[in-house]
Amino acid sequence: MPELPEVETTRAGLSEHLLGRSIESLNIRQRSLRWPIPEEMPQYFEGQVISELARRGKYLLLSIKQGTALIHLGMSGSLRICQKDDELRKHDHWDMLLDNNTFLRYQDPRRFGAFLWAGMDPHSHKLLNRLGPEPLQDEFTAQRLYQRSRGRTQAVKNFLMDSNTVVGVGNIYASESLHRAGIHPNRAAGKVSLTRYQELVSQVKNVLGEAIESGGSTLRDYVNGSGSPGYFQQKLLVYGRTGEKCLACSSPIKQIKIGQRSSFYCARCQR
DNA sequence: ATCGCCTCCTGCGCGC
DNA sequence: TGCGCGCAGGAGGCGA
Repeated sequence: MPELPEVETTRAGLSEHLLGRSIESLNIRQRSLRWPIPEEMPQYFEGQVISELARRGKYLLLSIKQGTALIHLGMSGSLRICQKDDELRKHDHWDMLLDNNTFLRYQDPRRFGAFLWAGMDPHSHKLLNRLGPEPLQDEFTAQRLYQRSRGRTQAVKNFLMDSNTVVGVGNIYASESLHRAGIHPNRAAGKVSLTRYQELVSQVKNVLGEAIESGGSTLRDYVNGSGSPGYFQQKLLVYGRTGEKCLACSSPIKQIKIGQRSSFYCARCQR
């Protein structure tokens, strides 16, 4: 599934195709995503002009004058620009027909994604109003992690993946940034020092920044807005490398479950 | 408040 | 080939 770099790559790639375009129709074939797509969605959008495509965490915010829709790609979702003669694929759940004869097309095999109306003040929507800072902005600090984690017994990996702590750090980049910072993913969040949180914050920013620059990690379902794969996967140091040698110290990469999710780390480099 | 677990769903790779 | 199983990028919601 898309993590933040994939969502940001999608946003950036689609933006130029969408801004200023008028929406001729919205065709919904399957409304049962994580939550039902509201019945009124076509009437909100038809005839309106797209004014912005923004991002908050892994949510895309598609705006028209009258309000904003939230789009989430879940584990397997993707958005792309299609031409009129492009064949419909399995799991293409909705299309927006634009005024230049192209479509914005949403595909999501697992249907964990979302397409919801959030009105004129989307940031006060229930799904957005408690989110932590954006990882690439200055509000994401070691001080914040340190303060919020005191007394907490939760594994630092889960703490880092909690969207109230910081948005956009998913399962791949949590393992990658903890590896780079030399922190064991199972260490209690409350027992990580300020100094080590400083290193973690730097590495989260580095790994997400680098991934966005190279167009995200392509695993199975992800394609960016123009339909081409990302290249960050080749740069992953621990994720999916169980049993292979740590690139820093040559000891074998370990895989454990933390909170039902696979977690990858080097037992020698990470403490 | 905090934490861990469950859930939604399809597709794929593996072992037999 | 076919079948059953486990696993997959998220994250809200719930019960303890």
